[in-house]
Amino acid sequence: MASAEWTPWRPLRLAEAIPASMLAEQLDGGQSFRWTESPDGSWVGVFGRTLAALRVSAQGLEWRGPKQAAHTEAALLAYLDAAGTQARLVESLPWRSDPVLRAAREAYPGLRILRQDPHEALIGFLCSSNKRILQIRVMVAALATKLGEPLGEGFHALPTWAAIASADDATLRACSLGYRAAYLRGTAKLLLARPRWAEEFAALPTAALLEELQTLPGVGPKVAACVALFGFGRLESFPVDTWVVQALADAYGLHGWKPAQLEQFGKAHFGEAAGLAQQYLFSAARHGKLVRAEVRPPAKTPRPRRKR
DNA sequence: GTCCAGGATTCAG
DNA sequence: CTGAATCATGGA
Repeated sequence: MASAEWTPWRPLRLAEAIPASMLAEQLDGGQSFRWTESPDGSWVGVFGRTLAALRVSAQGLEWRGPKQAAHTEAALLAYLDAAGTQARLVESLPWRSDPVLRAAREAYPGLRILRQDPHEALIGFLCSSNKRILQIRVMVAALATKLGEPLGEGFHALPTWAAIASADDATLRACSLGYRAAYLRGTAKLLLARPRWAEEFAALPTAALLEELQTLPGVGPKVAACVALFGFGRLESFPVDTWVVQALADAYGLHGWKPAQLEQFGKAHFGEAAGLAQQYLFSAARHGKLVRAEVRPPAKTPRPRRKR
């Protein structure tokens, strides 16, 4: 298809700057699976129905998008937390007294939680179980290409639940989903009957939201925590994956703790922005930049939360 | 070939 | 209730 015209690069004003070295971790660090780096170092991606490109030049963060799309800048500002809400929340984290967190934060300054929509977060993390980030990106891209609405220039929105529910087996199999195809199908069929599910879920307090999410096929404790954090903006949510297990064992001495116990530790130790702390630890652990703590592990074992 | 991946589900005890 | 087996798939 003929390439549509794009706007020129324009500055994107955030309350705090994104360092050039941080753009990759921000867009491709395991939160969203929808951004691709171009040869020139800029990033192109889709979130919601918005197609956009981002880069960091000498002038700072810049964006561009299809000329006919009028809402792109506003959508980017919301997506990247331009208001700086998280910059203030960082101050509630115990980085002053916690050398592990402090080192992880200094390794990834300005790392923030992307404000994705619930639909994108749920689809992405339904595909995430037992898969590497690169492979998740391939699966999600295949879903969009084969079943999503075209947005021009070869880009596609993520498929609706209706499109997933009615997709034939061969199409889903061609997305390399493996056993996750049944997760997507089952969740699609349930949510197809609840067109306002996102609004209904968003009205719940976090504990109830996590329980409700776990009634969906393919959504267990970890995926629910990710969807709550990345899709519903619940910054106190603390997903525990294999990297976080490793990080908390190595750096905090929490060897042999089970995921549910580690989740309780994370929420208690990091507080209202635990999910943001988790993202620092996740990035640091994944890139081998984790610092070992002299922090004494807590004596008392937190009781895991009751399961429904 | 073996092991692992931003795990969830099912089953045995 | 807890712990192990199983689930597809691809890369290291």
